[in-house]
This record gives sequence, structure tokens and C-alpha cells, in this order.
Amino acid sequence: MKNVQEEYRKGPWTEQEDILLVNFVHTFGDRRWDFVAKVSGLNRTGKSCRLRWVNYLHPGLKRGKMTPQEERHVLELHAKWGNRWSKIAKKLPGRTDNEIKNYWRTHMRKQAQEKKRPMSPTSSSSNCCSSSMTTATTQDTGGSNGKMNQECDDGNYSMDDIWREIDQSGANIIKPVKDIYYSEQSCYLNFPPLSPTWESSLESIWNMGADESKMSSFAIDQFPLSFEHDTSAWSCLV
DNA sequence: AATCAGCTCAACCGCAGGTTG
DNA sequence: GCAACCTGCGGTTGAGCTGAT
Repeated sequence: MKNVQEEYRKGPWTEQEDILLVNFVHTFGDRRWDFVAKVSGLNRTGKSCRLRWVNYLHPGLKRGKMTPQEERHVLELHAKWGNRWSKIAKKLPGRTDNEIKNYWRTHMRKQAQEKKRPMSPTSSSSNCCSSSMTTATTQDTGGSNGKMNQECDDGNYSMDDIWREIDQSGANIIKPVKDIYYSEQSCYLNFPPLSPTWESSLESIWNMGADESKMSSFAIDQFPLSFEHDTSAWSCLV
């Protein structure tokens, strides 16, 4: 048995891990997370991989603040369904349950604060709103903090950066966003053209019950990633 | 300039439901 | 029918950032 505490990595994901995960998800799909976790060599649990993909790496995600429309939508849907975050998220393309949950928490906290000190004339400008939920959230979230937008525009390291790096490499790496199509309920990965050997490999892999040792070497062949920490560029590209 | 408080968001945890053998 | 395993969901936490003092 594997000692989970000792062997699995926790905490923030590195760029290399992200790239590796993106590659493997594009290859094997966003299912079978335990398998992806093992085969990729990431020392992460399948759960952790899934979460990273769903909440951050997924190409369909919108980054940045919620629009007033989205905020209103969240409020409406929450009134209807309660804390069914994933259900609500499905109605808001590009938003994750985690994001909505976080938004709601912030929103509720602000509400609670405003209830504590109703009509306080000394409230800062960020608390200037009426008790109307919609207007309150709209102004609050829009006004107080531009962090997310900054990160989006010129932030340290975003998915855009990853895609750009991958794109610039030119190469055999699977292409992101534009080749991936989503429906409301699910995500279809449209793989780039695969070589016949690659295709048959994939097929046989799924059919053979995914012998892990075979898979590992297969993976290494297909993604000869180097994890040398190179600050100038990722040296993982073929 | 330093410190503090509040906020945001990524990530973890535990649990429940679904799937597979 | 049952146990083991996997996936997804909702709740919670903590690090890092920002603005106020």
C-alpha cells in the first residue's frame, strides 16, 4: 500500500506539472483521473489532478471577475437550488463551482457585514450600496479589487501563458482552446491529427486494460518531458 | 516604510453516489 | 448482492495580495 502522506505531492501546482497534466488530459480525456495521475508521473492524487484541471487548466474557463449578468444569474440560481454549486456552474459557461462558491461566500460575508451595520454613513465606498442583492454585488465585486483582472491581463503565470508557450514550440503538443468544443453538460476534446501509430496505440491501450508499466513507458515515449528547471523556457517540448 | 486587516482564490478534506469486478 | 474503487460535490482552510492606517 502506498503511504499517501509520504508520497503524494500537495500544495500549489508548478508550471511543469500543469503542462504535463494538460498533455495527458488531452491525450486520455478528462476521465480516469487516478489513471492519468499515475501514468503521468505526477506525484498527485487523481483527485488533485481533476481539481486542477476543472478549476484552473480547463480551456473553456473564463478568467476574471463575474459580470453583473453572471452575478445576477448566480443569485437567481442560488435562490432556486441553494448550495448546488456544480449545478449552478453548469448554467454559467466558463465558471467553476469553486469559483461560484467562493464568490457566494464573499457575497454572503459582505451581506452579513452590511446587516451588522445597516445604513452606516461612514461605510467606505465599497459598501455604498443598498440592500438590493444585485446592485450590491455588482458594485462591490467590481469596485474593490482588480486583482483578478490584473492577473488576467499581465499576471505572473496564467493558462494563456502555457498555451502560448505550447503554441510557440510549434510542435507535436496537442493544441488547446480552439480545438476543444464544449456543450453545456460536457466537454469534447478534439484531438489533433494523430499518427496512425499513435492512434492505434491509444486504442490498444484502452483496450488492454491499461497496464500501467506499459503505459508509463508509452507516456515517456510520447512526452519526453524534461523537468530540468529552466527559467527561460520550458524544456519539456519535443 | 512597516504593520495590520480584509479579501480572493487555489487547494485540500470528507463524504456520497456511481461504477466495476 | 456485495465490496472495492473512482469520481464528483460541497465545505473549509490557508497563503498571498491589496488597501488602509
